Amino acid sequence: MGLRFYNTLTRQEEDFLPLRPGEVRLYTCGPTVYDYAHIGNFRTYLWEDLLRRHLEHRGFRVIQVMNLTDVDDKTIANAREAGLALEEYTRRYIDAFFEDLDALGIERAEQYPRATAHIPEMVRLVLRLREKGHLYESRGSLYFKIDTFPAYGRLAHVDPGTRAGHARIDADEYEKDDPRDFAVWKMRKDGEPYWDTELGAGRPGWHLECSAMSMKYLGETFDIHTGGVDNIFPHHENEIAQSEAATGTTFVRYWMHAAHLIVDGEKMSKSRGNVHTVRDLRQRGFDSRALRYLLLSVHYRKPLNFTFEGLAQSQAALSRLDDLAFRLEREDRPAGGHPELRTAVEAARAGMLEALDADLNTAGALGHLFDLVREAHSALDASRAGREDLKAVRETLALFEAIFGIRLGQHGILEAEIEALIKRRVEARASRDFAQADRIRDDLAQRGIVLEDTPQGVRWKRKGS
RNA sequence: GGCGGCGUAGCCAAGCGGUAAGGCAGAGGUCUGCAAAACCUCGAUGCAUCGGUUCGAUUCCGAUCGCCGCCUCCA
Repeated sequence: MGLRFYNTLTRQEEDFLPLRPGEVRLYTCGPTVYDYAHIGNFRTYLWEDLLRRHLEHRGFRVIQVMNLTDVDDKTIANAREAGLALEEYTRRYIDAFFEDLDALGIERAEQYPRATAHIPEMVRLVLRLREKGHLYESRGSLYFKIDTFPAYGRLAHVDPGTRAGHARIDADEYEKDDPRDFAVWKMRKDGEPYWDTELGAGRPGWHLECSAMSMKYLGETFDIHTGGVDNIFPHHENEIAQSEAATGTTFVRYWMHAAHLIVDGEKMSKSRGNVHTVRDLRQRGFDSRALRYLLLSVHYRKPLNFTFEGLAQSQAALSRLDDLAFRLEREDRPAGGHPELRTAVEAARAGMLEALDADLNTAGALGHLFDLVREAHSALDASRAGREDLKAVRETLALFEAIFGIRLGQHGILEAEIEALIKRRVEARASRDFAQADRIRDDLAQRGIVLEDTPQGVRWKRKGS
């Protein structure tokens, strides 16, 4: 069975078949660069990275685009408050964003278009819409008229016949014919950045950038568009309206959305003081691999409750994988293979991939992986493993590393001083001077180096946070 | 008010019609100079509650309770 994804549009899991065989065109809604992205944002980006990696592993060429929203109400307001030009201000957070992506081991997308660099494309899209009669002007701004697009509401399942709930009427909305109509072009305001265009002086509406940039890089119809659930309405609904009204064809074939992350059971918010950023957690000494593991280990469509206990549990789980990887690096066995271990490897491998094929069931995949961890240790302990088996187990761990984007095992170099201490301890043990050996072990433990004496010799690892 | 999601052992979390994966923590044991790691054994007659459908439901349907979210340019 092939890939299956849950499509928000149909509210069903569907077989995934890309438009062009062997190629997936993917648009992932990116950050608004007015502040550091928090771990909730990264839950979504990490899941998208997993999606990308799994598609790649399944042999697809992935063309991913992630936008950077560098002009909107918040970026403008914050830049002004900081006394910086918009571009100068957003540059800082764009740089920080990429640092965080690297820290979390997120693969780079093919394109990271910035909104401010695509004003002409957006203007062209607006002109098309105006030509087709989907827009009206009010006080210099241009609005999309919902009534002209009958399919409006299909994604979010809002009834086009009724008003969308009790949306509060703010000052802006007095200018609209219908409160659900949305701005595609906002007239210039004093003190705000603007562009002189055929549409007049002003700036683009938020939804516009994603339509214009996704279609520019991926075509008028592309395969997958992702984001957080909060984007379903109105952002993605409006994108569909704008794009399809302009092109007359299907905009996106599969819509996928990640559920939110909460912290200690509560919504993350500045006022609650429970907003965590990647840099904060790293500064506090947490392994970013453990964070990645935690955020990936819960199915993306389920709410994830972030706690420090959960982070510690992820760190512990990861240690277990590290330990096996470490053991496999060190051990060798006679050539050959044993059917039981080979069967376990195959079961784990197939189980992992099947789970991931089924709408990216990461928790299910991890279950299969840990089954193998136990089988592999057992086989090694009982000498029921040959060189070929070890290779097969290593390959399965490598599969995990590639798709989950987490490197396993002990990597790093010890300082000469620590290396010397380990050597002295080995000698002390050889001469049965256990008091000295324990002293050295305790000393190293203080420095975060844990020693284990194994039949294959001493092994060390850095203590996890 | 409208729309949506979630509720499985102490904690995290799969499964979603055929009799409850996996991880963490904990207990006992094997191994070890002692540890650590690893391995073995132990945990829900039970999947929020109450009804219904079914030969059979954690899985489907209905109601109720609790939590989270969107409807405000929040991933």
